[in-house]
Amino acid sequence: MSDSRFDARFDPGQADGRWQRAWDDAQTFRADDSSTKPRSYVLEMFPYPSGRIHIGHVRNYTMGDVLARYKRMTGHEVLHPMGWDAFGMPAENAAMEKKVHPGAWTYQNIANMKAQLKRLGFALDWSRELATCDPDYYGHEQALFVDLFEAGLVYRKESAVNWDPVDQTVLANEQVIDGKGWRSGAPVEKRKLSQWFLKITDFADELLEGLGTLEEWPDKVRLMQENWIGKSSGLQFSFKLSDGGSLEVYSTRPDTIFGASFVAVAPDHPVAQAAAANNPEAEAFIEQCKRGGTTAAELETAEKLGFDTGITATHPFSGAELPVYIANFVLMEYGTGAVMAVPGHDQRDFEFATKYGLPIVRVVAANAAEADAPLSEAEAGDGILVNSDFLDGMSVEEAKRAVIGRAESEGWGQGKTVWRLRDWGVSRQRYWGTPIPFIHCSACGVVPVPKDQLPVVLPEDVDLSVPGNPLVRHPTWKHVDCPQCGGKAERETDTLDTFVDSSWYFLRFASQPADRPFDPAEVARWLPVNQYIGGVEHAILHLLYARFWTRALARTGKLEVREPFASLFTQGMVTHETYFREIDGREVFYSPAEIERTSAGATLTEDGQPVEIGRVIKMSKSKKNTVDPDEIVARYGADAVRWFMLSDSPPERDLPWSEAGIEGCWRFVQRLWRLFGQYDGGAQGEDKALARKTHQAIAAVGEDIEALSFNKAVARIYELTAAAEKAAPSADRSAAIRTILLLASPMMPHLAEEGWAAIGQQGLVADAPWPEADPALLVEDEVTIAVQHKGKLRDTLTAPKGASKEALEALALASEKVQRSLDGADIRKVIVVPDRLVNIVT
RNA sequence: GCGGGCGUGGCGGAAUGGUAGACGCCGGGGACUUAAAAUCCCCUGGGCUUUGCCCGUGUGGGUUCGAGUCCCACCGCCCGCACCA
Repeated sequence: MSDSRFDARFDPGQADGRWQRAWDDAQTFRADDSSTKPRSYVLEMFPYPSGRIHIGHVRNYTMGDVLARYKRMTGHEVLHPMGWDAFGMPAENAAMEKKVHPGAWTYQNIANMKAQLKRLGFALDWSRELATCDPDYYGHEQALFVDLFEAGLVYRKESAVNWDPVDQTVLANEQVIDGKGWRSGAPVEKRKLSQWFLKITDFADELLEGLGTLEEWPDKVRLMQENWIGKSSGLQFSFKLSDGGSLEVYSTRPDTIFGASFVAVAPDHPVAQAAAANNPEAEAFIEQCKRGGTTAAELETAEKLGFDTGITATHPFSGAELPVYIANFVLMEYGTGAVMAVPGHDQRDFEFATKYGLPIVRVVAANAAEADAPLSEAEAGDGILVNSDFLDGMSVEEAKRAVIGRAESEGWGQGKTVWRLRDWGVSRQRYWGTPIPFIHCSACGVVPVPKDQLPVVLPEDVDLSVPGNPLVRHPTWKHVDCPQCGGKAERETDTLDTFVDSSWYFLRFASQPADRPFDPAEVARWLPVNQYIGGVEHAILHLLYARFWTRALARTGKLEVREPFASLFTQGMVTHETYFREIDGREVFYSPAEIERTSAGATLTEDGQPVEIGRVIKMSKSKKNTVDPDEIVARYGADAVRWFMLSDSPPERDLPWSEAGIEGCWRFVQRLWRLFGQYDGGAQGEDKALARKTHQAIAAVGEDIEALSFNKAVARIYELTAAAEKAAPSADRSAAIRTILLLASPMMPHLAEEGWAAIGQQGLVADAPWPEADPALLVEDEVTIAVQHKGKLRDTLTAPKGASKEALEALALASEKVQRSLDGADIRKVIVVPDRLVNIVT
């Protein structure tokens, strides 16, 4: 049966745009706040408007889109919004390089990227679009920040920044390369500035406890957050110093106290500062530490260095005098900024002790006989205490309790819980961010901008060709009258970390009143987000800050929701082969567009000569292994690209882009189109086997989409397609074809709409209900049983489903192949797993 | 360095502790065609003495009737480390 409408190939060039307009015109994907249907909030992490969407965005948004469309088809009112994380450094860099205003650059990028997203046919509610750089958005953020200030969750303190002494500007960590400023090349210094902080540590316990309720988050992300929050219990105690002072240290291993051979303090610890005051060498050492990197990774990979202050600390039990060192690996931010160092059982201390010839004593061993076994590295494991006076023979846990008990009863220390989590520094000395809505008055101090004077809008007339924050240099902007006393005062010129912007955008999507950040009742109807999707790189910071911000608002009574994201999914990256040649000892990379790729190798189109095929890595501009979503959509249509994003690789893993892969997807689009052409609404007759496969596919694809296992759903659709193609015409075959169209529609919506209309169905397939699986057709009546002997497969048998163990055993023993394998051996045992296998043990 | 993850054919991957390699890509063979494209059919982990047998899920051990799956150790790669977003 052929149909003239299907004579031509499916042409995405004209079909894609037509259906995108049809959805727009019908407002198909607009979320109805007053709907009585069950709600589903599907959200992907919003993009930074860099100018072009990246293939990684396409993957991320395709996953969310399939889920959103599926949820609509299964009867949900779906909120699936999109917006722009629009503040940040790239806009300032562009302003410097291209002499464009950050705002103009950003809005142009948004326009470009929005058009790109539209061409992919995403089922988004664009009526809720927002950009964080819009005063309409950041003005509300300023109000929330003032609320948190009034709730006592905002404060100011001194904190170090990377200072470029040549450009006279603060640098982000990524702008510091090998300890030097990226533009000036000057050695970066640490400089202390008074900055704004949010009290995330007030919520450490809550954020940790809350992880337990996030059952639909990946375990790995929960574990990473747990480790980041880093709750530890230990002993804080005081050493008496030889100079008459005392020194508070914190240790999570008080059981190892008899193994302490020195004490180490951070370079910015008061004891170190005091040593520097009367010792030029100590001062020089501290200066050297300041020149090192600021990041934890740099500090911990750097060679362990120390400076002996000459001061000693008295061991609380043995009375031994331990040298006090200034050490570059001790962090002022954690605990008390000073540690008792136990080289035998801490690797950093071990390296340090080895370098400076300090004693390394074993105080934990597997058993008493091992007490004096030499240590070639620190042993952090469990065991019993040795060489430890009254602790000898105790377990690590018993010893911890014993030491804390003695310290508390003798009054020189106490058990203490310490968190690794530090308060969130939100000050940025930059222009393109949310102005912190405060005013500095010499009479009244730091005063919030009154709510009726918000938003504090960024000035437009700024000069970004000079390094440094233009808000500081601006002739008029910062000069204001104090809202309290009316006297002359100055605006705060720091702007907020962009992580603040992304800590509540999901609330604003759910509710957008003009006069307030959101309406709590409306938010409560949509939140928590049912499915949040984004990259693992956000596993800690963004997700923890968003959880904190939500809880902080809840504490101030602004919100009922405590955990914003009920279910989280972290998708993998899109990768691609790299192509390069070594020229003068340097690797020169070529983009895929410049390459002819065959199964044998790759050549450069320009000169026909071979190039080397490098590793498959994350797409990046510097390696030129990117592909442009627009180009591939223009070549293959949105549906083939979407299908490729979902096929093959499981969504949490990396997806290698390949030309052959997208070609295969294109062919499948056309194959489905031909199959739709075989649809005959009037076909008669049964095909029980195909009907069974159809209903099994309905059940499986639904489950796979719910589990976000798109690659498996895709495989199921391939299977059913192959079965339907082979089947003879029948009513069941037509039902199978119609079902395939529906099952594929969230993934290939344009093809599905075109096919839906062509087979004479009413309305949009986007509005059609998801097919229901008939439970009676899901079960097979025959199963294949594997028969093993000596742990190896010997035969497979067909048996009725639910056959008894005895029947299966008899069937297995009757097999000729099995008898040959047994070769008359005595049967010791037969294991039968019903409907699965028989294992004969001889 | 610390924390987290991943590792299965030529490639992407599938597999409630129970038939390893579903499904797709690449490749090979064939059909159709004047020819090509498109399409369709068959084959496709390795080896061997090929009615069948042996090997095989990063490496080395272990638990089990049975391990890709669980445990221990190691190797490699990837992500995060608080001012990139």
